[in-house]
Parts: sequence; structure tokens; C-alpha cells
Amino acid sequence: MSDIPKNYEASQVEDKWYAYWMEHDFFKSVPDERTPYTILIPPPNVTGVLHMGHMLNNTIQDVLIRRARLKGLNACWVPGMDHASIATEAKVVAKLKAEGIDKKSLTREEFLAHAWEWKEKYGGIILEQLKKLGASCDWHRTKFTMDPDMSEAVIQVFVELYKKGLIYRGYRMVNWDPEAKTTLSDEEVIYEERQGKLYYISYPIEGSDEKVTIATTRPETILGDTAICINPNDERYQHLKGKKAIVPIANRSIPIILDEYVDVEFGTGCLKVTPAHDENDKELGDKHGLEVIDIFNEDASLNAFGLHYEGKDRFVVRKEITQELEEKGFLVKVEDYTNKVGTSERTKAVIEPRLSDQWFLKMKTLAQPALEAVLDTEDVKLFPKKFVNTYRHWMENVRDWNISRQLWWGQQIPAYYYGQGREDFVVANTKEAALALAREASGNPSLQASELRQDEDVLDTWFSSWLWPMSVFDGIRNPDNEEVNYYYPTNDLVTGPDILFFWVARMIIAGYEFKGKRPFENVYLTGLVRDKQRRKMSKSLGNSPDALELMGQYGADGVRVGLLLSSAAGNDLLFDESLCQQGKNFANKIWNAFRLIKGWEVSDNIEQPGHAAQGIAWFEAKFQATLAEIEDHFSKYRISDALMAIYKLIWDDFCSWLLEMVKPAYQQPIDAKTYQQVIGALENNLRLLHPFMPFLTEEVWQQIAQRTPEEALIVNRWPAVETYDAQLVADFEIAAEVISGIRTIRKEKNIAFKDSIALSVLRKEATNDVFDAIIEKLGNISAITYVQDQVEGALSFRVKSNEYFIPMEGAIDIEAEVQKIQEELQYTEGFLKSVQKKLANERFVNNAPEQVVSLERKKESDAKAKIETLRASLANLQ
RNA sequence: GGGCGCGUAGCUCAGUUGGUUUAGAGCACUUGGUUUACACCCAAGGGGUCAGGGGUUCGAAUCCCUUCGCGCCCACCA
Repeated sequence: MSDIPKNYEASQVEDKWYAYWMEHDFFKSVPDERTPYTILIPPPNVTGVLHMGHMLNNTIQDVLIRRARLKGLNACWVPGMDHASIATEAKVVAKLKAEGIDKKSLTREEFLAHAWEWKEKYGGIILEQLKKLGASCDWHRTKFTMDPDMSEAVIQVFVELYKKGLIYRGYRMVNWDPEAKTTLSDEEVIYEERQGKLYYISYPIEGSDEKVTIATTRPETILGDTAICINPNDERYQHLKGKKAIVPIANRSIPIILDEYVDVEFGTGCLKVTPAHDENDKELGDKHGLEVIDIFNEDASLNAFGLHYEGKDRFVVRKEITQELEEKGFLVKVEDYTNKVGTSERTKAVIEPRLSDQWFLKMKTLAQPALEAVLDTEDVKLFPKKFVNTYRHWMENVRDWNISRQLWWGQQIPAYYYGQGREDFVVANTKEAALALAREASGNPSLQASELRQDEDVLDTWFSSWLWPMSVFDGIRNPDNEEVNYYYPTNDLVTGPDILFFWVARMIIAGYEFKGKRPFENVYLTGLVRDKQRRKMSKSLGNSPDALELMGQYGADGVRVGLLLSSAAGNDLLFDESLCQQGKNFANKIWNAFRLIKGWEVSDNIEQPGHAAQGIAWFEAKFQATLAEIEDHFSKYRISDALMAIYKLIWDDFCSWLLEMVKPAYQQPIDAKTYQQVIGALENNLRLLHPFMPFLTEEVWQQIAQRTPEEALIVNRWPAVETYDAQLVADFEIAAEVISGIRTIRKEKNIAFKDSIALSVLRKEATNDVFDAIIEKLGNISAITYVQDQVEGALSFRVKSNEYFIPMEGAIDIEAEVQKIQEELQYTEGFLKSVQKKLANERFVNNAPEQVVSLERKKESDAKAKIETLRASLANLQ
């Protein structure tokens, strides 16, 4: 035993086994005659580094994929990365800036060259980190959403949808991120409650001394005002009909229009209308034919319409213009006001509504099959179910998707302009095809390729990742290939609820649209990882532990266990390092169990003792009972419950009970049969635990015996479900209670374990005595005697209606014994009373199912028997 | 403003269509332990009027109503 270290050192074995698995290509999958089991990784951003959310996510995926592999399925986990246009472009721009290079000074090609260079150098760190975690992805299949074939698929899909009339170009009010200088989809805007001000500003009425006061949260936009709007039913302002107002500072004359849109109750009941900078104002403007004055540059500084504020940032102008308005007597008052401000999901910048030409995808009809798949047919199932409602709400109210972004990093929109008109463009996969179309469309057969200008914008990143389940198998460009036919639809998707709309819903849409089939069957939505104060873990808060350090400290296995233990599906996970400690302790526990077994001297000359045979028989039954439970948990994606079941099986049943049962006396050998059976039991435990703690289990597995690569645990077999003796499991529970009773008395009376004691049993219930030898061993009982009467001068305890006596030398504290029994009696009588109350109720007896009634009767007779036992004991003592 | 969900031991959570002892688990806690696998351990133990109130039922943590507290999603009120 001395050659096996006392403590398990994860850091010394984890890299070794990962390398071994890689070396033997155990993660690799190619289509064959087996049933496939496929998971696609939610591709992390190429800029990303491993954080707790990824760890949780990928641990779950690895558990599922390793279990599938053990079950003999052709397990395929496809890894990859997302090009993340906004985030990556921001990183590259920042890096260039630090080097003194301004993006504006570069051509598109030059910038992209820098971006690719950056990607090759820094991208994909996260995939290396996932290997540390033990992720058994098929790395041969690693995909990047901007790989040439992936981009080609995206362009093909764009062209197809355009041809179907589902993609259109429109001049719309969109969400503008002045930081990234691009538009965002509605989903990328996060509304935050902010403490702001409501400014009351008076506008002179043209040709009079009168004034009209409006309320606004954005005084800087008055320079873009093109009307004042009042409700036609508002009696206060009837006299203003048809008049004009003067915009302060700008001194422009604007009409006063009437529209019922205006809420009479809010503010002053007068609304300033700025069609260029507010969605509703835009609608009002369209309706009333108002002028549109855009006062901002693309970085949200003011342009020439901003007059003397030109070049200044919108928030600076807000302060300065307020002051100017006050000085000039236009500012009536300022109130505190909280409102929701849209911010960019990516850059956190405050969103500016902005009018511009953008590309949109019509969603309504596309969404229909995806809605039905989740709601009606359950072709796609969400776990936990509560997200179905959220999904439905979004899908039923889905709006057209703004798919263009004013960036360079991404798939460039395949629209080619041949003229100056807004509609002078064609859409095609290649420039050559576009040229042919353009010649036709323009009626100019001599149009040259050099005269075509491709749209400057790229597509939203999600417009490529929504194809992920198909494009990783080349299922868009080559829809009938062997790979996609074999692996698609995939099985499980594991991701966070925060991208349910961004990604999950859109993948389902794409699956039905382009493949006519669901992309995956089950969606497991994990919770968000939060810290102990329930704050979301984030880089900016600095409350996220370093993933690699954590694994260094507790081992990847320890961290995996720590994350899984408290993460019910869809519930946020309150991350606590002590859970990783628990995982590490568990690894050490198993390690030491192995150490114990390995240390035994095995003898072929000893018969298997009865208690060992009985212990093994019990454990085999218990193992099967637990296995059934685990299968049930997995079928419901209750991963943490499955792990807990294994945890208890190994720690309590295997270590605390079985090993103690079969353990030979000090320096005595163990019989060969028991040894083999215990090894067999340990191996079964390792098979169950492997998906959760792959490194530790492989290490122990390989130390148990010399194994060929084919015999490695990772490619071994998950234990088969078999029928088992449930009665044996139940009988042992009683025996365990007896042992516990003995230990309690030992503790109360300070009887050391090494001093053996006698046990007498007054049996009223026909309990099984097959565990008597085990009771003797674990209780250090010299002999069990069955008696007919109460034993004098002994301490007692009861299990069911049987009474157990431990004779004591010297005086027994009668009073304490009496009190103990009286407490038990009181409880049991109370219990009996509640049962009898039920049984006395005719309606219960008549209405409740037979099973329930007979159970109650059983409870009644058990309680009565126990009360009898307790009364007899009392009588005997007094 | 609309929708969804949740409040069960100190903490994190189970409790499946109402009936399996007068509610369970893990951790934490208390007490005892130099039993040679493990103190990263062993054993024993304490702890909850299932958020409050009302109702349905033979029976409610579980179903309905209501109050309070919390979370999430959606929505353009300046």
C-alpha cells in the first residue's frame, strides 16, 4: 500500500489522461452503423476566455457525450468558435489604436488582414482551456463560423431568402450603437432603468407672446424638432390649432400638429416631435409629412444641424444646452425622472435610434414551423419546461430581423449596386453572377465588374450561427452528404437561456426552413452562474474566479463536481468554491477506497465468509436500484440529481457500508472471491462516475489492472440495467438501523468500539436475519441472542416493533431509559392517533384508493405493535 | 404596463398527475473519535407551524383565491 500516495493529486494525472485519450482518438467520430449521438458546442466567441458559464455548460455537454459513448452510441461532439463580429472588431480596432493605427486609415482588405492575424494569434484560447476541463470534443471537426465553407453557406442562404422575397432592404429607424458604429437587432438592446431628468422647455408661439411648454428627457434633440404635437381633444390647447412654434436656440419655425397619440396626462400634454431620433416621432412625422432633421454623426456627436454644438458629444450637449436654455429663459423646470434607456448588449453604449438603410429578414412565416415544433408537436423539447412560455411569447410577436451590421469583420452582404438609385442593386452568390444579373437589370449589357459596388455591410453574427447545426456538416452547400444525413438532426443542445432568442429559436427556424427537420431534439437550458450575493458573474464586476486557477486548485474533476452539484436545470447556480472542495474530497475518498482494496493481501485458500457474500449480494441489489434511479434522472436531464445519487452510492453504500462489511481483520488476507467481487463493484462505480469525473475514474481504472487502449474506461461500457432483489435492499435498511442503534448506545455510554458487547433481540416482527453476521461485525457484537422476554439490566432501543438489548454491567440509569422510552411512546401514540383519525373517517375509507387505505391500516398495526413493545419495556423498568 | 416563474431546515435545493410514517438530500452546524484506506476522515446528533391569510377535498408543501416578498422575459409613453 505504501507505493500508492495517500492523497489523490489531480494535477499529476489529468493532463496525462487527456493526452492518452487524444493519442488514441477516442473523441473522434465518423459515420458508421451505430446510432449517432450528436452535440454541437455553442460556439464561444473567438475573443473569449473560459469563464464559469462555459465551464458549467461544457461540463454538462461532456457528461452527456461521455455517457452516450459508454452506452455504445457513436458519440460526436463538434467544437468550434464564433467570429463574433462586434466583439472581435472592437478588439482589433482597440489593438490597432494602441499601435497608433486608425481604422479609418485602412482599407477594408487591410483591416481584415489585421483581423485574421489577430484571430490566428489570440483566437481559440478558449478551446485549449476546454481541454483542461476534460471536454471530449472531436477536435478534428473544429469549425469556425468564418471558415470559407461556412461563409459560403451563409451567403447561399442569404441569396435564397432574398429570392424568396423574405429579405428586403429598408430605410428604417434602427438601434444605433455609436460606440461600435453599427446597428443592432432589437434583441441586442438591453433596456436599463436609469435615473434621468425630465426637462420642461417653453417654445414661443409664432406671432404672439404666448408660449407652449413641452417635457422631454432629451433636450439636445430640440435642434432636430420639426413639430409640436398636441392631442386634438385636449381643451387646454384648442387655441393653438394651426399656429406655429419657434424652436429655442435654433429659431426655426415648426408646425403645431394634432394627434391622438399624445397622452394628455403625461408631462404638459405637449410633445415635441423629432422624427430623426425617435421611433414614435418617426411615425408621427410620416403621418403628418414632417421634415426629418438628423442632428447626429455616427458617433453620436452633433453635426452641422447642432449649430454651435457641432462636434460635441450628445451627453455634453445635453448639459450645455440645458444651461443655455436656462440662461435664455426657455427652461421652465427640471424634474427627476427614471426611464428605461436602451444600451448595447456588446459595448454598453446608450443606443441612439437612427434612420438608415438596413437589410431585414421577414420572420413571421419563417417562425411558424418553429413555433409549432416546440408548442404543439414537441418535436423540440425545452428543459426545463418553463421556457416554453417565454419562447412562445417571443415567437408569436417576432419582428423582422435586422441582419446588417456596419462592420467589416463578418460575411459581407452579397448585394451589388450598379447605379445610383436605391433599388439599383442585385443579389448573387458571386460577383460574376451579380454582373450577369446587373447587366440584365440595368439594361446595359456592357456593364463592367469594376462598376459594381458590393454593399459595405456585413451580416449579423447570428445570421451565420443560426445555420450551425447544418453548416458544420456542410449541410447547406451539399444538402445530401453522408455526414449531414448521419448526424443531423442532432440530439441535445446545452446552452444558456440568455441566448434562447438570439440563437436557439433562430436555429430551430433555420432547421425547418432549410432542412425541413428540427436541428436538435432536446434543449437543456442551464442557469446563469452567480456569486454568493446572487450577482451575475462578470469580468467587469471581477467576481468570477479564474477558471484555470480553480482547476489547478481542485482538479478539473473537482470543479466539474462543484459546478454540477447545485445546478438544477434552468436554475441559476450560486457558485461557491466550497463545492469544488467537496468535489476534490470526493475524488480523494474514492482514491483511498481504491488504496484500501489494493492493499489487501488476497488468499486463494480462504472460503468466502457468509457476511461478505451477503454484503456483496446486498450491494449488487443496491447498485441496481441506484442505477435505475440514475437512468430516470438522466431521462429528465436532472444531471445534478444523477451525480448526487452516484455520490451517495459510492461514499455511503460502497465505502461506508460494503467495504466495512468485507474488510478483513488487521493484517489478515481477504478471500479471492470477495476480492474479485469488490473490484467488480468498484469498476461498476467507476463506469457510472466516469462522465462526471473522467480523469480520476480513468486513473483508478488503469491502476486496477493493466489495460490495453481498447480497454480504457472512456470507451468501456455503461452497466446494464437488471432486475434486482428489492426486498434485500429494504431488509438491509432495517439492519442498518440496528447497527446505528448499537453505535448510538456505544457513544452515549462511552463504550469503545474495540470492546465487544452482547446483543439480545426480542423479535415481534418477522424480520430477516440474513444480516446478523454483518450486524455482529459492524457493531462488534460478541453474539446475537434471540430472547422471549425483556432483558433486565440492559440498555435498549427499538427498530420497528422489535426490541434490542445491550446488557450492561453496573447500574443502568433507569430514569433516563424511562424518559427515552416515554418520548418514543408519545411520538408513536401521536402518530397512531393521526392514522386512526383518517381510518375513522368513513369518507376516507370509502373514497380513497384501496392501496392508500391498506397502507394506512398497515401503519396502524405497526404503530400499535410498537406501542405495545414500548409499554412492555416501561412496565419492565418501573 | 403585459406575461411567466419562485418563496420548503443556517445555505443550496428535491418533493413527478393531491395520499409511502406528524416533509427529504447535500453542505454547514453540535458532540464524540490516534477503530493502520481516507481528519480531503469516521460515528452519532440537533434543526422546518412547507412566506401570511382564506377556500376546495375524506385528505393540501402539492389545486383555487388573496396579501406580502423576490426573480426573469417582453413592451416606444415623451
